[in-house]
Amino acid sequence: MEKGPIKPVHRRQISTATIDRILSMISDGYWSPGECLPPQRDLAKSLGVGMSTLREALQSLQTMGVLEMRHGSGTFVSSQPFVEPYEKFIDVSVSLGGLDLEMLFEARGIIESGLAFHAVEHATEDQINELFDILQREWECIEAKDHECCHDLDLAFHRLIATMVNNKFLAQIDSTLFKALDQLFRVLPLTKEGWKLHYVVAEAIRDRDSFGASEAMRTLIESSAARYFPYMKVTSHKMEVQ
Amino acid sequence: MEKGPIKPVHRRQISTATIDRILSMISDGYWSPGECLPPQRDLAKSLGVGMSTLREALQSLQTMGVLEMRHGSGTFVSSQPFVEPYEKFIDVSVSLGGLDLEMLFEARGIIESGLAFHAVEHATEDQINELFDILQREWECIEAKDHECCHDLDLAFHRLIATMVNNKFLAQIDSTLFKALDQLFRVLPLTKEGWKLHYVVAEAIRDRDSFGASEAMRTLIESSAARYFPYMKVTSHKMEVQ
DNA sequence: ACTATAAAAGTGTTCTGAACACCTGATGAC
DNA sequence: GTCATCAGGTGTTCAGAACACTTTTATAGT
Repeated sequence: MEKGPIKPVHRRQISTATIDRILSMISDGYWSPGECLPPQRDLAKSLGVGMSTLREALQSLQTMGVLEMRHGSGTFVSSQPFVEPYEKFIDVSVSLGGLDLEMLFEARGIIESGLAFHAVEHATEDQINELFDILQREWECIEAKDHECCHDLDLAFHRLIATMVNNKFLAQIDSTLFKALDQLFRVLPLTKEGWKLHYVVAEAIRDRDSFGASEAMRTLIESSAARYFPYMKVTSHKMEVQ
Repeated sequence: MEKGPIKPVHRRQISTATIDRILSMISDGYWSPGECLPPQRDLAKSLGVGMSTLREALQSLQTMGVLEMRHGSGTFVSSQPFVEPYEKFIDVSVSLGGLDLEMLFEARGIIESGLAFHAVEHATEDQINELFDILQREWECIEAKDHECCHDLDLAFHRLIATMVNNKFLAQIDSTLFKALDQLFRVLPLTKEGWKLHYVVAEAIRDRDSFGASEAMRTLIESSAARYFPYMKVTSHKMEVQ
C-alpha cells in the first residue's frame, strides 16, 4: 500500500484521539498485521503530537493487544491480534466487586458446554483419539497422585475441546476463565469422580451426541464449582446420555 | 485502611511493572473503588518513576477500565469496573483477520443459548411479563414496518434475557457481540418468522423449559446468521420442544 | 575469504522541567 | 444571600536529553 502524508489529529483529548487515529489507520489497512510502524519520534512528528502523548496511546494499544513494542527493534502491528487483554485484570475486577467467583464458574459452564456441543460436529478422528489419550494419561496421574500432571492434563482436556470448535473468540475467553479461576484459588486435584465425568464428555463427542456432550460438560463444570461452593445450587438435570 | 509508605518499583520494563504495582495495590485494597489516587506528580515520586512512565501505566489502566482520569479533578479507581474493553477493538481484530463474522455469530449463539437455559431458573414473573410485553410491541412494529423500533425491541429482548441470568460477565460479552455485529453490517429488520422464534423462546422460559429455551435460542441466532451467510450450515436439530 | 569481535546506527525507554487546560473551592462585590 | 472572579490543585501536553536494547556495519584476526 502506498503511503501518503499522515494527517495530524486535533481534538480535546489528544491522547484518546491518537488512539482512535492509529486504530482506524490499522483498520483501514494503512498498516498491515506484522508490519512495523515508523519510529516513535517520526510518528509523533507526523501525527503532530508530542512523544509522551504518542507513547501513552501506543501503550494503551499494546494493552489492547493491537500493537507490540519491542525495545530496540520497533513497534509492530500484532500479527495475532485479540490476545488475552482480560487475563491481567479479571482478578482486579473480582477484588473491586465487579465480578464474583460463582459468576465466573457459571460463565465457564455456559461457554464450555456450548463448546462441547459444537465440538461434536467439528471433531476429527485424530482429535478424538487425542482426547482419549489424554484421558488415559489422566487416569495414570490420578493413580500416581501426581497433582501437577493432573492439573496440566485437565487444562489440556478443556483446551483440546475448545480447539475442536476452532473459535478463537470463545477459546480465548474460556482460557482466560480457566486461568483466572485457577489463579484465584489453586484448583483442587482431579478426582476419580471428576475423571469419570471427563470420560462421559469424551464418549458423547465420540458418539457424535451434541446434547449428551453439552450436558455432560455442564455437569462437569457444575460439580467442579460445587467443590468450592458446596451451597451452590447444581442444575443437574438428567445425566443420562440420550 | 491505613496507608504506609508506597514502595518503589524496580524491573527492566518499568512501565509494565508500574501497571502491575498499581493493579496489585488496588487488588490488595490499598485504594478502594471510587477512591481518588494521589496527584500524578506525588504518585510518580512515591513510586520512584518518572511522570511520563506513570502516565503510560495510568492510561493503560484506564483502557482496561480500572481507572478513570478526570481532567482537573483527579485519577479515580473505577467504581464500576469491568467496562467494555472489548467493544473498541473487536472491529479492529476483525480487520486484522484475527476474528471473522461467522465466528462471532457462533459465539453469540453459544452464549445466548446458554443464557436462555439459565434464564429459565432465574426469571421472575415480572420479567416474563415484560418479555411478552416486548413481544407484543415487536409485533406492532413489524406490522407498522417501523424498522428502527424493531431493532430497539430486538435488542431489548436479548438484553432482558441476559438480565434474568444476572451474570455481568456474560452479559457484557453478549452485549459487545450484539453491538459489534450490529455495527459491522446493519442488522436486517425483524421478520414475522424471526418474531415467531422470539415467541418460542419466551414460551419456553414461561414454561420453565430449560432445554426448550436453549434450543429455541440457538435456532434463533442461527437463522439470524443464515440471513447473512446463506451458505452457513445450520445445526437445526430438533425444534420440537420436549 | 571467512569468522569473530567491536563499533555505529537505529529504535524504544525513561526522566526532567516547563507550560497549558480544566475543575473546584474560596474570596469578594453586589 | 447570590453571583462573578480568582487562586490553587490536578490532569494534559510538549520538548529535549540521556539511557538501554537490537540490528547492522565495519574492522581485525585467522
